[in-house]
Amino acid sequence: MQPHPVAPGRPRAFDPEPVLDAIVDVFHQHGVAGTTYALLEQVTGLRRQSLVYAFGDKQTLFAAALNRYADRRVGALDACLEAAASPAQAIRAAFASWVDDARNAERPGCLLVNTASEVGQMDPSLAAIVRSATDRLVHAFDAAFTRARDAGQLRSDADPTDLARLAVALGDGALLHARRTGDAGLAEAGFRAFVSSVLR
Amino acid sequence: MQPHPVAPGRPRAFDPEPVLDAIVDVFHQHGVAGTTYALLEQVTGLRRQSLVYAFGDKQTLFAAALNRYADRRVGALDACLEAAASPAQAIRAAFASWVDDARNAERPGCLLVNTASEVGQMDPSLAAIVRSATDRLVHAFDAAFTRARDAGQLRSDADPTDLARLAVALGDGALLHARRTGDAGLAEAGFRAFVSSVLR
DNA sequence: AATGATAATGAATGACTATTCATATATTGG
DNA sequence: CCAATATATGAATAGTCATTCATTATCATT
Repeated sequence: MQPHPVAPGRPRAFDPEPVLDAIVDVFHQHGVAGTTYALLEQVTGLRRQSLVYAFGDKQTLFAAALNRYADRRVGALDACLEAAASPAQAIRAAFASWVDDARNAERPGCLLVNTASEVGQMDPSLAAIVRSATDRLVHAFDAAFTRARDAGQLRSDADPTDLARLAVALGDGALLHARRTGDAGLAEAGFRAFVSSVLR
Repeated sequence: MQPHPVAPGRPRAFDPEPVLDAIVDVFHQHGVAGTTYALLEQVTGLRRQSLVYAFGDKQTLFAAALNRYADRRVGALDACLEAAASPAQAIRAAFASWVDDARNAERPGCLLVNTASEVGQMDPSLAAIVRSATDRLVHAFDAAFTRARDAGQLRSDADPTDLARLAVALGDGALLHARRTGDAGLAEAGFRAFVSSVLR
């Protein structure tokens, strides 16, 4: 967008990165429709016009926030799955981290899950972000289940890719339940049954 | 609400039952925030004031619609689980019916799942409806898994109640994915992996 | 110092929304 | 036939929202 690197203009008085992080939290707590510019002003300390200037309109802003959240979430899962003693332990650790998410009272559930169901299949660009993040989550689990199978730690003989899809769908459903009921019990029980049915 | 059965007044020109059914569909397609009185007027053929008069304000109207949907949904699952040759077949049939729901392009997913995540844990009366419906779904699955275990059709030795919670969380997550991506593939794969891991 | 370009902000705008008021209409009991 | 009661509807109200205009402020280059 800068054809000539000659005209600097007035520099931005704030760092967009932490501001976007704060905005992610607002969307996570209040949902898309529940997030108003008045709220964003209050949290960021910026005026609404500055937010529009820096990030574009609300739709664009949310897309940026969702992208950022997706990267963080996928990264967190990858970290869980990679840094473990055994493949089975890695999967257990990933579920344990999701239970922690379910227990987080302030930002319950997963922003991808919550807002995806709020916005529905309406906006194609948002759906693409969600789909991409889901694919990455499935791939991460797929690799973990394949490793577990090769290590003889799999009790089920189901296809590792199907197990990965099962794990992601289960995780999303469990976090959704936690968000709407405020109780992580169903999530815990579901993960427990999954682990004892699939892992050795 | 009628202390004296003496004053009849002008009779209602429409039957509330089918109207409420139509309203359920509108909420299911468009979500709570996306459902406007203009839309309800268009679908029901009634004026907004008549709707308010008959059902109360939007909050009350949605609660009534959600209750009606919950009863239908729980009833459908019960029907699936009861009318089958064996316990294992019953559970397979229930998942198959959910896959059909996931494939429904017009009303994707489950109204309880979709709107519960939209409204979040905000409204206690709505949360109570969702929680009650969830409990009934879990109980129905619990009975089915217990029967399957007693019939020796269970591959997993996990607690039947935990398996029921796993099934419900999985179903909700799978329907959510179907709604947001428009693809029932993840739902199918998840159910397939679950069945082959848990049932004999 | 002057210029050009971008950022910040005060204020207003227009497009929605659910809800309510006031009035007309239809039915039954006395 | 009249009064009482409940439903239907046209019109208006109050509120919230995202968005935009016009102005002022701040920087780098010339």
